[in-house]
Amino acid sequence: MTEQQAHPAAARRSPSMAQVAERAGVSHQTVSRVLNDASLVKEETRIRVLAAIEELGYRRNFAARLLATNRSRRIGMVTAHLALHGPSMIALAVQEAGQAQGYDVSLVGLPEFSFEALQNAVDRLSDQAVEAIVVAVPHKDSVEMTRSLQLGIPIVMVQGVVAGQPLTAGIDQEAGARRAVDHLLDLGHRRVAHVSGPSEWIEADHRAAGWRAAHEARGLLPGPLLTGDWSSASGHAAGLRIAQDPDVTAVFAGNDFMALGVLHALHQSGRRVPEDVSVVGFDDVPQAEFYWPALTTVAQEFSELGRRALAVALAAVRGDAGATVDLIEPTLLVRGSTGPPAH
Amino acid sequence: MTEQQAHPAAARRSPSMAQVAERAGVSHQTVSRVLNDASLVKEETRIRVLAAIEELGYRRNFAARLLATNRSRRIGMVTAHLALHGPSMIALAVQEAGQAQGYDVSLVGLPEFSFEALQNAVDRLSDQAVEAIVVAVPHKDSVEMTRSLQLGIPIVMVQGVVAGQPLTAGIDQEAGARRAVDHLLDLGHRRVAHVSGPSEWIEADHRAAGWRAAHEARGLLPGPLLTGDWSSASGHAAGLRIAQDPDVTAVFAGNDFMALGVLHALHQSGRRVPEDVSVVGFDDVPQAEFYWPALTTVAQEFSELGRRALAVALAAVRGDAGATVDLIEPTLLVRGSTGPPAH
DNA sequence: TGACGGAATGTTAGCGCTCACACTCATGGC
DNA sequence: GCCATGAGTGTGAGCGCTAACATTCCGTCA
Repeated sequence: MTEQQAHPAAARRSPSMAQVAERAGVSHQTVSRVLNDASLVKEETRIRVLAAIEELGYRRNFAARLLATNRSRRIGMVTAHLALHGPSMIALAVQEAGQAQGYDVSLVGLPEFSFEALQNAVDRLSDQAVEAIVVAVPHKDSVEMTRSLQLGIPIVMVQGVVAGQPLTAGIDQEAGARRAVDHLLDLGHRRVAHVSGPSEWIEADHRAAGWRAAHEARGLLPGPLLTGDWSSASGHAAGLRIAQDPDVTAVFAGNDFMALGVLHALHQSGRRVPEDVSVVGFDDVPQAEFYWPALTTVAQEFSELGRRALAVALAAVRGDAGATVDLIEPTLLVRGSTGPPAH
Repeated sequence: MTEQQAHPAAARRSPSMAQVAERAGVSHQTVSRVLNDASLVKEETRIRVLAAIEELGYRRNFAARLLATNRSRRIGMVTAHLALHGPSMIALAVQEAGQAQGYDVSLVGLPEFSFEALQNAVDRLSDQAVEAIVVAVPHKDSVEMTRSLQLGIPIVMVQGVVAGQPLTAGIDQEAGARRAVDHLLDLGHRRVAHVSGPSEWIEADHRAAGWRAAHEARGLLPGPLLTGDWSSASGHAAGLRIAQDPDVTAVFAGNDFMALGVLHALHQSGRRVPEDVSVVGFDDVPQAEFYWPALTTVAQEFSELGRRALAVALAAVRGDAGATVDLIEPTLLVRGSTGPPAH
């Protein structure tokens, strides 16, 4: 009674397997069999049991099942920066891939990046008896940090990874960046500025590496490197500086949001895009096509990434921890924000 | 099949309360007391138990606890359209609010809108023994549909709600729209076009109602009404039509993404913003300030909404199902995309 | 000294399910 | 007629925890 008052939630228990069994005139085990492996039950009994289930509105109790089997059909996902395009798309993709495989996905966000926070997030997921964890934390130390956690279940990394590692899935950031910068150099630009993401992000590093490599492959010197924080505001600040340098005819921004800021700054400064300056972004957010001018950018297949990450995770759950998948190749989308240099 | 063999995940069970008890030389119940209500245990024993917990790396088994108590400290959330700004912000906000209160939040997305899909989503959450469900599904019928579900736990609606209803939390969409349109009329515009969201969305209706009411309050006739689907592409299509109508000097778009499309179309058509046409959006996405020109828009406090929704849900769990909260008032942010009409 | 009472701890019985095994019948081969 | 066979079903234990009640301990007071 006292408990009832404090927590009405605990009051009403839904019908149990035993009640279904009684109603159908069978044992609870037969009900269980109907639910798990119907082939062992006579058709006639099966129908009777299903009818009883229907009438009672019975649903199998997840907690009891989990307690008995120790298998949750749930996988965990640790993520940070859900406000950014990439991370949120990845979270969504893993969730969907899980759904397709009959797995629930528990998402836990990292309020800030630290070993304690990561530990904490992973602990919370362990409490939910997840069978594997997908970590999408793009910070420099996260890979090493995650490896050092040493818990009993597989952990799959999906950001800041390199090809061929086990228990990872990823997109080839460097290749994407190269593609973007090559496009600009192909157009005739000799020097491409780069507005990079913050230095703690591996992704930012990889994209900058691609930018540098594209120049070096042609014996060119990369243009000025400015560092932003993925926000349009930081892109805007960088853009104002770039606008003052008449030598810069092309900019590769680390993501579309920063590219938008760059575009804004160039307009403000009276520089035309793409006549005076070409701009390329990264991510292909759904709005990029409607920036002014439409933004040339690099598209990543996040849902494919989600599927691969989940496949690797489930393979590891099944004991095949060595499975590796290739990095996914991004695609360049050429739109109105890029063109040949003026003279 | 022989499912057990295929899943080593079930093999390793982590240490149990009984093992901790043995190591500490107490009964399992004492361990339980240390974990739940430490005040009943002698300090000395408590320390011994905590040491044993630490040494064994013990973590309380969630399933067993849930099975015994029937209280999950988890609330569910049903959402659709995670790719849109509003819905995803709300999901994030509820998650954060839950975290702050020691509740986990399970998110399940609606692949499409139908009674079955809603039923299904709610069922999946019920399976997880959630104590309450927050539904953020903005479709016209969702309120009524949700009410008709009749399951044993509280359901809180957060979209498409009106003031004063129990078990709801919301933002005053109509007031926000009025504020936006009043701003344009105050500037001297006589007729404001509206690019609305799709007609199945209550939000779209409410915003259109505000747009209409603002005109009527001044005895003006509302400008043309165009219907989009929240995407920039639909805004772009609407914008192209608007651009051809020289009478239209101001546009109120149902969200920022569509506003971006409108801006793009106006630029393409050679119409200047705000000199020829003023544009207002809705949402204040983080990039709105860097659209060209910076977008005047209406900001909604999603995290406040998340907090209120959770507060209502938890109140209902405690038995106080009648608690109501006010609608949240949005704020108008005036930026460069609006100005007085040309002549 | 012994009965008393509150603090500290132990014991037992579930929660609802699965698993391993036991059991009951028909059926069929010898 | 007997036992092996296997399909179909039932029984009991146990997963790890909490809740209710039972018990022990020990200082206190008449």
